[in-house]
Amino acid sequence: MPVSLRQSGRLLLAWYRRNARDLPWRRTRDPYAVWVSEIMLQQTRVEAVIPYYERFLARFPDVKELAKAPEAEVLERWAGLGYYRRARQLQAAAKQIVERHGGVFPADYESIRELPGVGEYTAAAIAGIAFGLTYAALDGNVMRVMARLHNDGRDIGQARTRKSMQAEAQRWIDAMPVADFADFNQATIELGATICTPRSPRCLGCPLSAGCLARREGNQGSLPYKSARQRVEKLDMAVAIVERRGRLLMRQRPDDEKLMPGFWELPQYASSRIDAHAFAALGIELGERIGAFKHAITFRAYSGQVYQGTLEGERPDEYRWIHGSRLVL
DNA sequence: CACACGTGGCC
DNA sequence: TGGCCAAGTGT
Repeated sequence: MPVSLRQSGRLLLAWYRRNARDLPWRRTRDPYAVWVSEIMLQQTRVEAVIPYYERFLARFPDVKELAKAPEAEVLERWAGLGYYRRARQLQAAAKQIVERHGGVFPADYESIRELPGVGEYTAAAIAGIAFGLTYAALDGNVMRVMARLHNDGRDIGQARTRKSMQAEAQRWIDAMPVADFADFNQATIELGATICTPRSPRCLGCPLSAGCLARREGNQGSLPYKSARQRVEKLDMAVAIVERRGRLLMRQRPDDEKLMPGFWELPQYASSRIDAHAFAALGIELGERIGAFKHAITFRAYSGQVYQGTLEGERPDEYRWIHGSRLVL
């Protein structure tokens, strides 16, 4: 027998109230703090976020402090978390809140959604947690829970699947009593994060297992379906450390570069083999190999070698000497 | 729509 | 150990 939306929602909420992890951002409904946590949690694990969240809130306790801080300091507190555009957009949004809303965090979905870095998911999450508004927050966890609950084999990479699941999630939250709105999104997410996990779901501890169609069919391990990702392309590259009086030879990538526009980089060359000629063209002679690194992004995996380099003659036009103290590692 | 964007954990 | 993934957004 299928379980009603309201009934499964009740079971889920009761489970959540007994089993929710005690996370720092759950101790507040301050929209600023909720917002910072949601941005940090995008594509990032809870355990990784916690120390960053604590340090960030200690240094920037409210919208105004964040808005007026030097960008370098914001990035410094973010260093190591990844997706650095999030940090820049967070501050841009703080400035937007100061300018358009007098420094008071906006309390309506549309204004929240207009903040840079805040998409559909994040706007719904903030609106629900901080303001008790009924917007279904659809993230990877919720899609997994729903796909399994309905034994839904559609590709969750497809926009139309997400749109349909968004509507289902909305019907679910709309079926709940007003008092439960603030917790409901989080309850589904928490279930996905701790019970209805991507691998080896713990169905025995799941409050929804009785009504879960995937479990009935034995499909819980193979849902949700995601179409195959593009094959990873492996690339070799080499970079040269060219040092002169404590400064490094670097160039800033043009703003119209497709990959990493505006980023500073060391003299480098990417190919299927190390090509000393590419460095020679810059007047750089390669010396001893002093290190190696790996870096993967989307479907490219770089394997890099680091060489000591010497510049013969003048620096190439595009390059500048950058003092080591200006590098944030 | 496909792709860029980081990092660490897991098997 | 390398491939895959994890609380998305912007272009």
